[in-house]
Parts: sequence; structure tokens; C-alpha cells
Amino acid sequence: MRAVSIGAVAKATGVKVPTIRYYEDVGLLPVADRTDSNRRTYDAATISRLRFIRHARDLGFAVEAIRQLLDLSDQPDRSCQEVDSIARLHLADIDEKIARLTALRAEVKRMVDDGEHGRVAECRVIEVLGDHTACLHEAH
Amino acid sequence: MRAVSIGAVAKATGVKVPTIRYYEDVGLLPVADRTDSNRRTYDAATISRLRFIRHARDLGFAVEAIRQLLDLSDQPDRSCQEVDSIARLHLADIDEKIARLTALRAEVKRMVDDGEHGRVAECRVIEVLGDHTACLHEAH
DNA sequence: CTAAATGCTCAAGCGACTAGAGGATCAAGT
DNA sequence: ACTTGATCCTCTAGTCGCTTGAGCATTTAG
Repeated sequence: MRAVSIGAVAKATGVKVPTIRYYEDVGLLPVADRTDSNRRTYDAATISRLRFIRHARDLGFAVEAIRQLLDLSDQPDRSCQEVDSIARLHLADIDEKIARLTALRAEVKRMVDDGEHGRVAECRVIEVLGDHTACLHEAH
Repeated sequence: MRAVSIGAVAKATGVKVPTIRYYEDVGLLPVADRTDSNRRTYDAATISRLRFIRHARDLGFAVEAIRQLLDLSDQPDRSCQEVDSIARLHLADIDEKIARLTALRAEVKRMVDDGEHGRVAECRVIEVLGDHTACLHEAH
């Protein structure tokens, strides 16, 4: 299972073929090895990396943040302070995202539950994300 | 505190002035009332709505998904099945996002903790989001 | 009553893809 | 061996969701 094609990687990860090439262009993926006929080939590590990128993007992380997280992973022996400050920053961001998603989840769930017993009484989706969590996020 | 300017709304929500106008253009915000001199004015409801949009975008929801969630909120007396199916869809998505964020959080946390006792031993950020949760997400 | 701040519109730019044209190469069946 | 369809390549252009800037009007603070 060594050195698979870009199409196989696309199937394995759910990332479209042109997007994989794009990630290579912008340096999120290493420049791929090529066959004699100039086709890209990939190994398991790149597939994992790609899956990570996909999920992280899906979760709303900017490409730059992903680049930093990947760098942490690429150079596990970097200085403590550096890793620590970058990681802590993302940790705070992740915690905030989880808090907001949990609040949103509760509200959408309530709407679903209400829906089963007739009609939706009130929808507070806006309030739950809009105001409730505003205090977590003063200066951005 | 009735009818504030676009700049005040921008300050209150952290959404930039041109972005607010953009949201009006694409229909996420209602067309704003204007003063005699053609300036937009906003009320509290729009500010909440805007905060919701901002947080939801931040969490990686597509504009179309946000539009649907806002519609649920706008028309709380729609048919049960409709609300239910839309909400359930988003609920599943939200649950997945929470699961992935929680996994990522644990790994980044571990890196921070390791960092305090010397150097970062291993970084498994990629594995944690890349493979661990792949099974939750076969067909997208 | 000015001068800085804020607002308006419109047009262009940017980040992160996405789609399409045009052409080479591979893999499978006959 | 040959063809035909899938997959690959590069390159250009388009889309989405903003962001920036030009040029001009209005408001507000000193």
C-alpha cells in the first residue's frame, strides 16, 4: 500500500483532487513525489496530514492556524515557550468553540424536542449564540 | 437606545462595517431602515442576529446553514417535519464538530502539559483529528 | 464654523477553493 | 496490439465570503 495516486487519496480523505494540489501549492502539504510520467504519489503520512487539514478547516480554523498546528507536529522538539504559547492560544480558541457549539446544540436540540410535541414554541437560536457567549469574546 | 448607527453596531458586535452592509446585500440581515440622510439604523434585534451570524461563521457554519437556522428562528410556527429535519441535520453536524474539537483539545492540552516538563515528546495532533474521527464521517 | 469622524456607493482585491479547457497517460477489455 | 474510458497533468478563470480603497456627503466635537 505504498505510493498511491492523487485520486485514491481524494477518495480516502474526501478532499477533492484540485484541492489536494492546491494544498501542495500553498505549502500545507509537502511537494509530492512524482512517477516517471509526472503523476503525484502519496504515502500514508500525507493522507493523515490531509485528513487533519480537512477536519480542521471544517471546524473553522484558518489555514494559518492549521499551518501552526502542523508545525508543532512536524517539529516536536522545538523550544518549550514557543510550543506552549502557540498551543495555549489555540487551546483557548478551541475551548471557546466548544462552549459555543454546546450552547447552540442545546438550543437546536430543544427545538427538535419541542417539534415532536406539536409546533416549535419559541426559537432562541439567536440568543443562545448571540448574547450568551458575547462576554467570552470582548476584544477580538 | 433605539436606532443606532452602523458604526455603533460594528463596535457592539465586532463585525466590521462593510461586512454588515455585505450581510444586508446577501439577505442575512433585513434591509436596514435609513435616516433622512440615507444612513442605516439598527435596533437590538438586528444586533443579536448579527452576533449570531458572526459566531456561527466563526464556528465554520456555511452561510446557507446559518440562513436555515435563522429561518427556523424567524418562523417558529413552521411545520414540525420541516423544522425537525433541518434541525436534526444541524444537530448531527454540531455533535460531530464538538467531538472533533474535544479530541483536538485533549491533544493540544497534552502538548502544553508535556511542554512544562521539558520538551514536547511526541505530537499526535494529526492522528487525533485525522484518523480518530474519520469513521464518524465516511460519506460527506 | 471648521475639521475629523463617520457614513454612503461602487469597484477592485484577496483567501480558499472549484470548475473547465486541452492534452498526456494508464488500465481493462477484446 | 488496440482502443476507449478513466485518471492524470497544467493553466486559466470563476465563486464565495468578505476586505480594502476611492471619491463624495453628512455629522459631530472642539
